[in-house]
Amino acid sequence: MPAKLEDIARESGFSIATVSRVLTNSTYPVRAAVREKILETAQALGYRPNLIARSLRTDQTNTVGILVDDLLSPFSPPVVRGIQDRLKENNFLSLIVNSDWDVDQERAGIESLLSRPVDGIIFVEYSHLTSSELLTSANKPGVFVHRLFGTPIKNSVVPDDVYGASIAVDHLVTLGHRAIAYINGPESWHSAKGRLEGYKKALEKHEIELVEEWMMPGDWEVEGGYKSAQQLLQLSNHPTAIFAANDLMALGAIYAVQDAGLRVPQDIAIVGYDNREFSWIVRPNITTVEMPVYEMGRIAAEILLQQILDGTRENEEVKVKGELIVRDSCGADQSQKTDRRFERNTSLRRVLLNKDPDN
Amino acid sequence: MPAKLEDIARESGFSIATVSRVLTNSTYPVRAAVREKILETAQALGYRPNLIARSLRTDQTNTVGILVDDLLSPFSPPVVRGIQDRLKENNFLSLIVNSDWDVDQERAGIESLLSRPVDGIIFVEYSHLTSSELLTSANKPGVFVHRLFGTPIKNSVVPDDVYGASIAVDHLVTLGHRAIAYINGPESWHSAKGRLEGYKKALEKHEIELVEEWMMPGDWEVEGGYKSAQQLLQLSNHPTAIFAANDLMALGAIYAVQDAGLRVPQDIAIVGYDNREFSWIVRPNITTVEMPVYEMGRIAAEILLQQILDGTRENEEVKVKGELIVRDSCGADQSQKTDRRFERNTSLRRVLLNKDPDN
DNA sequence: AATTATACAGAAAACGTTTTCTGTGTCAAG
DNA sequence: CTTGACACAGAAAACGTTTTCTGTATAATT
Repeated sequence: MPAKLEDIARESGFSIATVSRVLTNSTYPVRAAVREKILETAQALGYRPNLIARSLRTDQTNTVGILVDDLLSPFSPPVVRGIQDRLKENNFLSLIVNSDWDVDQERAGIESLLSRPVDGIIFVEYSHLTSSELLTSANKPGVFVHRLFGTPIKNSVVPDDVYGASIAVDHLVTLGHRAIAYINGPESWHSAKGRLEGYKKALEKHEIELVEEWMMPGDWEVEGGYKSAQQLLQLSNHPTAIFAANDLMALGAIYAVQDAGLRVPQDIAIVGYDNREFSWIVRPNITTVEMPVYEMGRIAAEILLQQILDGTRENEEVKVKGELIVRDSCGADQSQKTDRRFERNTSLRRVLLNKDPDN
Repeated sequence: MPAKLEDIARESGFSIATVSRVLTNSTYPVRAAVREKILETAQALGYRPNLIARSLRTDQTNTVGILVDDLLSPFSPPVVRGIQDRLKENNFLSLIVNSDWDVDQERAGIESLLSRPVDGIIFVEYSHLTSSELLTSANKPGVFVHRLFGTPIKNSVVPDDVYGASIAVDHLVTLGHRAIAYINGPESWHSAKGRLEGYKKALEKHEIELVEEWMMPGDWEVEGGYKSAQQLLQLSNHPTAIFAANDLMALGAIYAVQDAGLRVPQDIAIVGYDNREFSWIVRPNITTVEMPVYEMGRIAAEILLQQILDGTRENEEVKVKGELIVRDSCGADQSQKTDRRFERNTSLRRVLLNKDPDN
């Protein structure tokens, strides 16, 4: 059985209270000699504080809950990793619960987290939230990362889709394109709305007229991108570039162009969105806008921690910008391409950068 | 503040002890009328047990730790999800810690988990383990899932790579191939060793002679697959099929074949391994052997739970088989292809299957 | 020199449970 | 009618901490 305060007290000849004060770095004054002796015997006994007991007393668990629809949905792992890395800096750990898009499981998950209890909850990639009254009744802070649809909510971290879409279009314009089509996502999604808006704003900025038949619907999937691109190519005045609202549809568009006997990027330039893993593997690899998922996770954790520790930072909504990753599908020349070393995965890139800046 | 036992006791007119016995479904006899009354007031007060207090008393936290090199490495999320789903059936939750392949962080992670404390630890996709003495000294059970290299360890769940490789080769033989090349992974990896062995065994079974120059090295990456395939194609007696030890190298091989002006699968058939997400997106999409990652996670959790609850199931090593996913890159005809509905992701498939078998 | 403030140490309460230990009333067996 | 067993209920200890409350010796102030 592990050593406890009592053991150290007995061994060192001081009281439990004093031992506790030394070991928690309390501001309470303890003579240097005593402190040293206690530290020494704690070390010798291999003391490791029992956080369960501490939590019972302090009502702080140094643990936060993460509620996610499904850890396997594509953006969840990097968001979670971002959260975990930020939490680690404050010695917090995270409990992860999946709800599988089910209201009952969501409720059960929150109950389960609250009774642990956790100091707060982060909702990741969360589509709905029907049991918010549970959170408020328990008086625990909550933060939302990348809410997919539904009404906007306070205390959330979301991607700046308007910005991302506009830099994608900017880039195509810089490359000389003025006939730029857009393939959208399902309209109920925030990201689809934002990216459409960014597309329109960028065209306006460059004084390019909006062509109605170049604005196509999509389903976030390869198939939808394929079909919409196919229709675009059949137009007599077909565009010279296509901006798809995600990488899967961009890939579908690439296939459609290729199947029509044309080349990407020589005949049609294509830009995607998300920087999914496959986008740098595929031929041609896809120029895309990264989703700043890792960063969003970090920021969400930051906000939650501040709420837990200081009670500050209530009711913010933070928008996070992603960068353009220039690859082959847009036809930019070699010199403009984003440094390939870190292309694989934005979050991994950040981890590597933190670890060893020279490697 | 949430209701506690004391509140229920006061409200219902019985003692804390009795309330506790009712609420924990203890075998201790309590009169039916009393039980009912207590249950009723507990419901009315919205009682939610404080697991911290319970844990302090029972020395059981209903929480297990998951130590992973990096949650973002490709197989980690589905393994974790498998673990979580199995744990959920026993009302256990999991704390996840990343070590980033660093010995100090590994040690810190284990310490952090043990002081929570957790009831056991699962090591996922773990490359090394230098701090095993910590686990044994704390007398907590541990299970290893998919250890990448190093000496085999007891209490582990690993993929049956020998089997997987052999069914891949079997399939190519069935399609009429007898000139089958192999691109291996780095030799230090268990999976590379196992898949090579499976390749050899399958050839032997079909009485096909092993050709030394058809056994190529690889690096698990697209580039390595590309180079090795390129060399194979330059041979005067080049093979008609290539089995690559993972999907990334299989994709590299596909590119090499295409760049040589040949077609996949008409001229060269290619089979990969892992069933990574991109393998069904890419053109041609890749016939591959699934890594039973989700299942491995479930089994690991099963073993750990049994150790925690009964103390049984010590020192097993479980091997898990994956299935062949037939797609386009091998040249099988349409009827042999694996049902496309669930191709996207094996673990997701399992989740969906559990949720609604008819959908 | 007397008083007051301060630096330090320990005893004990408290956090919310579970469970052992006591205690009482009822019932069955002798 | 007595005795032992048993069904039930409550009091209290225990889990390992943190922190308040007391207490004492020393230093600072008058």
